[in-house]
Amino acid sequence: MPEDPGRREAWTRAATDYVLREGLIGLSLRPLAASLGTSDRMLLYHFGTKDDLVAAILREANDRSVAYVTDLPASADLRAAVHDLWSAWGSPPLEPCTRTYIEAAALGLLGREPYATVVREANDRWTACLVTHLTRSGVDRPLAQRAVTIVDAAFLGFQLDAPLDPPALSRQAVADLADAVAALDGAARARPRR
Amino acid sequence: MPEDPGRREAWTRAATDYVLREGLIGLSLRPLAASLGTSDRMLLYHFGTKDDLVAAILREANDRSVAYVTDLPASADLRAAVHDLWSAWGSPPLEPCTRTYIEAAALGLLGREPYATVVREANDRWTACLVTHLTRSGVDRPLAQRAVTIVDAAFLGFQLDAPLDPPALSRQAVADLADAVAALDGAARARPRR
DNA sequence: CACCAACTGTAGCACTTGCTACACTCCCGC
DNA sequence: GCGGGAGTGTAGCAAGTGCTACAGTTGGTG
Repeated sequence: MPEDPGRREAWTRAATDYVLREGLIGLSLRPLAASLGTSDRMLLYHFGTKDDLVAAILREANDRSVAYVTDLPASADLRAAVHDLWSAWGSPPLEPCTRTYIEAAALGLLGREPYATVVREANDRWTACLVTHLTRSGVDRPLAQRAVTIVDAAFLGFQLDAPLDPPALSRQAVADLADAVAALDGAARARPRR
Repeated sequence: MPEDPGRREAWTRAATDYVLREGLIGLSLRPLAASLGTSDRMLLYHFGTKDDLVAAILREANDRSVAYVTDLPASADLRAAVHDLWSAWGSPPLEPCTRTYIEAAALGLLGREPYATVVREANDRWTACLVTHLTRSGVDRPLAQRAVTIVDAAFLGFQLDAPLDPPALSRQAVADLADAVAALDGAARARPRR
């Protein structure tokens, strides 16, 4: 077992880049190792197992997503936040991360490990950070939580079908989603206990 | 090449059952063939290629989903339709189909064939059939199309995170989604050209 | 009967997978 | 110098992948 974690961390970052580029689902050790300038033998020596490597990669991708959204400037209000979050979602630093999250979640759909566990952790941190963005944008916390549940799900669905659709369609869809979620605010005020 | 399409169709149905049960992502010919009482040799003889088999399976799953929703009784209104569609979505006949759709879409995210193409076709038929359900429920067509874009995406997202969350959370989320989408109606009336 | 095409079982190919046994080099403490 | 553990290259294993070559075995047609 290795002593120095430096190499391991550097490889984790590089391996994450590779997965964000090439996809998670067909991932295999030898091509990944080649792109890092090493051998599968080395990866297994330093990470122990392919599953451990994958878990590290997914955590790294999750870290990057969370860091990116955390550094986002606050939006004007809930409606604007939906638009801002969507344009962040499709931006080059974030899009591969969410795509990889989808791949991991799909792999974990039937309970396969390590995907199911890591995806659960990632999702918790991710939604918490989206909620924080909404509260920073002036949305009060209970509404923010409910809005994030819907917006996050809808964005994942948009992305799943995004390769299929013209961008105009998703632009309209995001506008509708922003309107719809903003309406939750009024509804909450009108009948606070539902 | 085969002559009698009967065996092929029967195998397509049985193979679809297998994939709905075992998942699409790790699918391999030998275990599938064994569960059908044949050999990989036979599957390849009758389907030509694994990709062709997969395409047939995905079309069959899509057919089943569409048939199920088509046979659904009309809902009272848009809000009720969201609830009805969600309980259909989670029902035993439909849930494995949508799960498999997610797996196929994840596999197609990077443009891999045959997934990307088949998923596109499936998605077109699927959304069309959801729109039809909404119009049968008294929603006028333009609104129905926009609502389906959001509801379908959100449901996919809910399902991706469903293994992680307590059911109470998604129940609240679906109620919110129904409210939010129903609000689109009022917004559309208030300012018809957006 | 012979013939031909559809069909199927056996065996195997070439390749990839995660992982490991073994030998070797290095560097640090004695 | 020397022992020992961390680290690394080479080679390989057992299993599994999609797919195929080959040798049949049917069943219907001339």
